[in-house]
Amino acid sequence: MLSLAEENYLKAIYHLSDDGAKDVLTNELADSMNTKAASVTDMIKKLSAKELITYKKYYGVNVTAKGKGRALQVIRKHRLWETFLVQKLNFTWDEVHEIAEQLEHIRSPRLIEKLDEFLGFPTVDPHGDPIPDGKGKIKIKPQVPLDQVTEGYKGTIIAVKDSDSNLLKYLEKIGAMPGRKIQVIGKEPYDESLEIILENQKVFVSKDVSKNILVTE
Amino acid sequence: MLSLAEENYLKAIYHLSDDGAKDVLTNELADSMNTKAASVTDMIKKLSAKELITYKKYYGVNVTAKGKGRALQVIRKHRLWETFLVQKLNFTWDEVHEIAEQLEHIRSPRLIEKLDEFLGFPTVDPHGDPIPDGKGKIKIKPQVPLDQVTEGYKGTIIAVKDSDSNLLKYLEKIGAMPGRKIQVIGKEPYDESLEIILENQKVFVSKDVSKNILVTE
DNA sequence: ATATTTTTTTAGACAAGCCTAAATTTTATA
DNA sequence: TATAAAATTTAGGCTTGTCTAAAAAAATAT
Repeated sequence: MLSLAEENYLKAIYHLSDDGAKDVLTNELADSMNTKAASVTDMIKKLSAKELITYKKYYGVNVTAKGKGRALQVIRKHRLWETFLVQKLNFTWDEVHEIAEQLEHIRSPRLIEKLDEFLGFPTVDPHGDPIPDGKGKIKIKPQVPLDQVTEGYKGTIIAVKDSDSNLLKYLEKIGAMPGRKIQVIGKEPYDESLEIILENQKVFVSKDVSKNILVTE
Repeated sequence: MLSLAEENYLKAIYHLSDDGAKDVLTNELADSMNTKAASVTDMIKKLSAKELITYKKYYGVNVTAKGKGRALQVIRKHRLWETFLVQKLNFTWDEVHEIAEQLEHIRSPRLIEKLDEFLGFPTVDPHGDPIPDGKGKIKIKPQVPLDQVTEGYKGTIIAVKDSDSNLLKYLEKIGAMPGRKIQVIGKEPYDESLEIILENQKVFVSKDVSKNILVTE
């Protein structure tokens, strides 16, 4: 059984590694966990001893198959709770992340099964992120960050990367939510800001924003 | 802000003291927390320093007004979550206690307000226990344990004291749930077992059971 | 009233998870 | 390639919450 801290580290490693695609450095992890590098090294050793991550001194860590499975279970719980908070308790999508960070650690397989059923087996959370199934399987749609598309692009918003409350409030204001149609009219070479159409309205968004919007390919 | 352990101790002290009516001894608390007396003494000192409990060495502890308020907030959360689990997720009343023990520590005042609203502002939980309001106020109905009533008693079940899963399953089987009408036909002098009528059915219950059933006066 | 038993407290230790400061290894630069 | 800078690890320490063993206080029995 994993402690709360262990679950949080594992989840962070999973996310930072892009589903295991690249190794995660100690300082990266320290930043993302709001802790110090020395503390990270301590925890890394514990997770490594439990064979949840691979660890090569000075060269970073990554999740093992076992570790990835555990991380996905936590992510599943997080996303189901976020869905519950928005769909059933009428929270807005910018309010739910912090609460779900707590709820994701509740231990009860039956609870998650029942919650999943209560919500009608949702496949994505309020931010458009896919919800892993009970076995940790995720269905990922082909997607690309909005800052990578070319002028003239037409597609649909799939998800939003960052869960920062201010970003989400802003995106809601301009209508940039998962499921919405989106077009790119122009791209400013100087700062890579985009002129886009959302809900028949022209809007300008900076690169800082556009890189957090994931759209269909 | 209180730690998880502190909240649990405070809640235990509140319950064992009967809402502050009597002092709680170190060993009592150790038993109820499944821990050792020495550990209890340590924690008692911390809670006492925070003025959440009064502590007289060797003579036990009790909640202060501040401590009682905190305990009631935790109890409010516990009972709201139990209600959610039974009413919305279709858990049976014998399954919810353990899960609510975890959920009661989630920190988010907004979450509890919204949950309360979602549930339609319930006043009692699935075991018949009253749910404190946002300010910690409880409405307690006059009640008495079933083992204290005399032959011929007629009334209604208000609540069940123990949350032991086996007891609850048994009570459900014989129809002894909050809200049900109940009559006492006879009391056996030797072991104080009772012959009762529930749902037009005669049943015998031992004193161990009857003392856990709270009925109208 | 004194001795024995029970209860409670104190003393000292340990694991988890964090920290700072120092040492080490890797990377970047001259 | 030698050296400086940056990243990482190690060493040692702190807090929380737990434990065991010993000491002290209270309750009980003789």
